[in-house]
Amino acid sequence: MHRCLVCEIRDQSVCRAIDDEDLVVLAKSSKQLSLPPNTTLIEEGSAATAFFNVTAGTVKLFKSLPDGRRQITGFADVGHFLGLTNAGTYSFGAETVDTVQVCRFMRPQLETLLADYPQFERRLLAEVTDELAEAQEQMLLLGRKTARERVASFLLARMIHRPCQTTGEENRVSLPMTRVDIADYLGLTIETVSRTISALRRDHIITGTDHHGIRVLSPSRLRGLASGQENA
Amino acid sequence: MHRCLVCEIRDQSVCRAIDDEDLVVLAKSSKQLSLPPNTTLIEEGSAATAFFNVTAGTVKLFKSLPDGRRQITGFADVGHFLGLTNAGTYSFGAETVDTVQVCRFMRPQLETLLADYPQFERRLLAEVTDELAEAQEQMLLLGRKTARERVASFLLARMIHRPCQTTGEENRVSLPMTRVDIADYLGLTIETVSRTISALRRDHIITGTDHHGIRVLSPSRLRGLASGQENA
DNA sequence: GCTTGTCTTTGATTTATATCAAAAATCACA
DNA sequence: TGTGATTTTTGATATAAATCAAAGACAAGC
Repeated sequence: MHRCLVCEIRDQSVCRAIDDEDLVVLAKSSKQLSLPPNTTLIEEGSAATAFFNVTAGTVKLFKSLPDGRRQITGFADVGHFLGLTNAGTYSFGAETVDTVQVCRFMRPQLETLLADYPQFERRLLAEVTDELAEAQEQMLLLGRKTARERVASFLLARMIHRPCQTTGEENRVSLPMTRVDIADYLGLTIETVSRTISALRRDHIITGTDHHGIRVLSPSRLRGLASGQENA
Repeated sequence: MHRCLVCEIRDQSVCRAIDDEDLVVLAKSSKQLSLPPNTTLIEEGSAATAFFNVTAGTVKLFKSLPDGRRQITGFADVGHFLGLTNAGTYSFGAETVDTVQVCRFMRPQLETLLADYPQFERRLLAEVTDELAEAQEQMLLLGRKTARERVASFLLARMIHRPCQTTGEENRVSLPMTRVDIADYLGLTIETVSRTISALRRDHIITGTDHHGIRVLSPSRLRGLASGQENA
């Protein structure tokens, strides 16, 4: 009995491309790791030797400038595959946000899998295509949206992508990352993020005082804001 | 004698995945089109039925907000493949910048090609991976760079990617797009782009008065600026 | 070769967000 | 449970880039 066979998130990841009878190959190709918060998974510019499949928690992906300015390009959560690159080195860094579980594939094993299972490659293409569409959406946000629109877009995206109904509360949005991370993701400063969240609370669009979670009171107004419709 | 066999840019595009003897299949799967400047290739949100391979000229890809704000997410030139999406509709628009030649694939033909030629899919994965890396670099630009750094990055990227040494002039950069397009690509206004280019000229980092081309005098200073090293 | 419209540049002013500063809340750990 | 460190919030001020405005340069068509 190997772990891929009992993996609960298999159908949320590229691993669903592999049939049950071949799962043992997958299990042997990868190694499961559990990582504490703020662990470096990928060092920007280092040799691209490993690939990761996130099975629990959230990973932040980012690029930096020499003087320390940083742009988080995405948050990778359950099911996300990380590390693909055409160059021999990673063009981005990756760090855990909270406690994270990943399956790590080393390059030779991954290449064997890709060669042996065309459906695996097909799934990877679909995943990268999806990530590209998300990146384009984020470019629109970074280049053309106001601070209020950016924060609204962020909260909305998390509400839609991450239905954390486990608490029973309706429209609850969990924010495991710090304000610094949110600011670096939205191209703002922490002060602006904080002020904007406070303003949305004041306007009764969201509620909740917990720093790492809010509740959306008016999804429709949030949606309006996120798409730049108004200032309401 | 079909056109793919004599195609001069085949090895710059995904088509290099297809062997010479199978090229006739490729030629039959696609249709060559010649398009004047400012032609809409892809309407944002329309059904994704066609895919394009650019064989000459430059295409701009963009996303818009309801009130008309626009973000150009990339310029696709020779060899670029356009139109992939997981949803049934395009999440972005595409318009020609100058006179453009494309080979158009309709969805069923493309799917047949993908199924029959795994190397074709492999090439596509590499191309999308590359585009994602570029998108991440652009997110860093949009979220964290100053106007001066953005313009420097843009000019530098075009100098490196598009060596237009045909004119004989060293380090010549061609800018077929308008200031509006450059501004919408860099997340700035046309006035800021214009002022910044003038400032770089004043600082003897670039030269040339032609609106659609400049010459880089100091690639090293431009590189420094683009990576945020200084203000020189 | 002139005229008309478009694109680009330059200038003056405004503004959204950054920066600087400090208080309040939360967290970690003894 | 208390204490110091960290994170978040709020406030005052500064600033880079946007906006508003107009002049110059260029391109296309007659």
